[in-house]
Amino acid sequence: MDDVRWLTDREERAWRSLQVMHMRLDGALARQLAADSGLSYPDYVVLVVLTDRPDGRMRLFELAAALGWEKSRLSHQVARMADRSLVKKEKCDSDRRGAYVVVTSRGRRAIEAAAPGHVATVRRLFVDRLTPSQLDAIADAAELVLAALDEPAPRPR
Amino acid sequence: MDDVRWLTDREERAWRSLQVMHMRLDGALARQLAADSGLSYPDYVVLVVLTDRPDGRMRLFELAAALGWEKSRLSHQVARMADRSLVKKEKCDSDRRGAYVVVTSRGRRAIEAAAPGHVATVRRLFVDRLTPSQLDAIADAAELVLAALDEPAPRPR
DNA sequence: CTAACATAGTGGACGTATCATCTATTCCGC
DNA sequence: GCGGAATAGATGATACGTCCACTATGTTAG
Repeated sequence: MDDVRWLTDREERAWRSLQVMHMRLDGALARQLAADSGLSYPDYVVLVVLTDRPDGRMRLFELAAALGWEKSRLSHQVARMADRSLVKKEKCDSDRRGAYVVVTSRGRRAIEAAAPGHVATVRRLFVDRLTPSQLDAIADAAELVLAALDEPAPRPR
Repeated sequence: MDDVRWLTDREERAWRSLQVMHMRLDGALARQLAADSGLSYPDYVVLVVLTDRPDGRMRLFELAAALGWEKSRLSHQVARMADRSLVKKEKCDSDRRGAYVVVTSRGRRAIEAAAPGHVATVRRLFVDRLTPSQLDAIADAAELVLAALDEPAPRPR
């Protein structure tokens, strides 16, 4: 097959620069979080979603859906976080297969300590570097790509 | 500290959508690669850079720089790839600390088999969903953020 | 009612990323 | 040259993600 449509320079530039940006940005954010608060990025996002609830409690499958994670990934992550007492698990009475994840006070303190520095870093490295219309352009583009991802994959070849 | 400048809705939308897009896009690309060719994404990028050289051979530190990876990461990755005979390592005569990574014919076959499908997927999910000016806008924004990442970090608080 | 199926969650295996540490070599200032 | 600093790379520990197989419970069609 030599009828491959390789990327043009313009396409290549967009694709590469986005990938490099993400690699470096994720790394910087993870390092800042770890240094300032001892949380990993996965810890952080789990705690963000959980502490958004008034009771700091969610079913695992609910949390997985909110994060867009697979259930196994969340199960492992919650197990690790429970080991460090950032969350705890509780049985569910109404559905005996189920379990709740609940933020502990230690988890709450950790996220409250971590959030300001994290947001400041997101601003310093990303948000504050871009104009409002650049931010909108990015969001629009990302949503188009997400729509593509929701289409069923084409029959292979 | 309650003088934190949290993200506005517009900022939040851009930041979130970009993150979600990346999570899902990376996953889709990794799954496509693995299914079609048995290569992981790290395997793929290593082979891309390596096969760009006429002799398919690079020093480890050179390859690490080209990829923007840390040396340790590359060392582990190359070791795994060597186990599967995608590359091999060779001693370096001119600098006896050093080593070359060399693509094997198996590695070459793997990347040649994988590339068309990978590029097609990048097109289907990303490049072909966006207009040229959207692609430029993304590249411009990414380069601004990369510039921010190259600035020295501010003194912590 | 019950058999088939779907859903909630767990757990192991494996590959991957980071960090810190270690060895061997080369470079460079004096 | 020589001794300290920098560089190339390997390695072990730990955390993270995915895949797959598995248990247990709930749901539904006939």
